[in-house]
Amino acid sequence: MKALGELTNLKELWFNFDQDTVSGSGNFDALGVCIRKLNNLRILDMDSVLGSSIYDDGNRLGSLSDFPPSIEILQLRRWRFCRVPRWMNAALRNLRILLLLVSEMSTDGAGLLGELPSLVDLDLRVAPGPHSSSIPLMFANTRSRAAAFPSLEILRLSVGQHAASRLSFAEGVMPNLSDLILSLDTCESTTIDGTPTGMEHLFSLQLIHVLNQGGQTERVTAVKRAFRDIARAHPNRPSFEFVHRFAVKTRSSEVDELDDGFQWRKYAKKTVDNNPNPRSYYLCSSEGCSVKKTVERAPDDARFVFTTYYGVHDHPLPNANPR
DNA sequence: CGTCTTTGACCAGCGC
DNA sequence: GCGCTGGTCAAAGACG
Ligand SMILES: [Zn+2]
Repeated sequence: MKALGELTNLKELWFNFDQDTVSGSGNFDALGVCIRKLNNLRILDMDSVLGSSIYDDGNRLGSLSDFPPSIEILQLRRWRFCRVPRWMNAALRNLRILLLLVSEMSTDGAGLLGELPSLVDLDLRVAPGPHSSSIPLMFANTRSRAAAFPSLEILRLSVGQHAASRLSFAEGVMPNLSDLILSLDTCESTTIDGTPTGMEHLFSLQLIHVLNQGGQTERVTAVKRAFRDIARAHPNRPSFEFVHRFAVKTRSSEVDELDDGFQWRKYAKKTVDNNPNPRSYYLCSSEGCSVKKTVERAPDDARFVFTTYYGVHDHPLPNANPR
């Protein structure tokens, strides 16, 4: 780890950490110090085989005073900051692509990211935690005359469902944004309560894509309509895509398909990457209904079954099996 | 036979 | 533009 800091000519670093890296004392503390010395670093891609993310409470990478300004692509997967680190600011004038996980996202954090002059593609994932619910997240220009996110073309924003209505875009922000890809994630006890505001200020917008995950199915059509109305009201008439998805994990020893009360027609079966077990594809048997589901056993523990539903039924639940 | 599953072909999207 | 991947189609197979 220490030697890493001496590779000052290093341009690209793919860092894949595992359980040993995590438990090795001081590894991550040293990491930040080393990375700071890599003055020619253009790409840093951190990933992990671990299921959950590392939490950076601000004392690891979060505590750096600065970062190599040569960086162009920074993708910190499975690394969750408590908030946007201070060093992610205008000094990173070459940064084009950024993937960032934070626990809390405030208007201040958005202000920092907005200063990045060359940022084209931002993938920002905010943990759907309860504390983030009350915090408004506004993308706005700071006191300076320059537009925030001047180069941004693609924004992939993942927030808890309850945060959707607290999102806003101020006038003049993201003047080049063409694709807005929103992921609204399931969060405990709350469901989606509205749509973001100010999207009409994004005057380069060409695409609005919404992925609604979980939540109350009764609300889904209303939510979809609300977003669609925003798209229609927008002067650009951006194209609009809406996907509702709902995933469940069950434990079942025998049959894969769980009895959810609906009737399904199996139409395909495939092996997919990272899972020795096949995935089965089903379509709702009700005439005209286009709800689909996929079913597969967990890659690591075949006792568990993942079922993922896509869409909302256009008909009531058929009568349950009499027994 | 009728019905449901399996399976390779096909296709579209995306990253290199 | 090419190759890989995941999703879908539809012909063929299994089962009663
Ligand atoms: Zn249905």
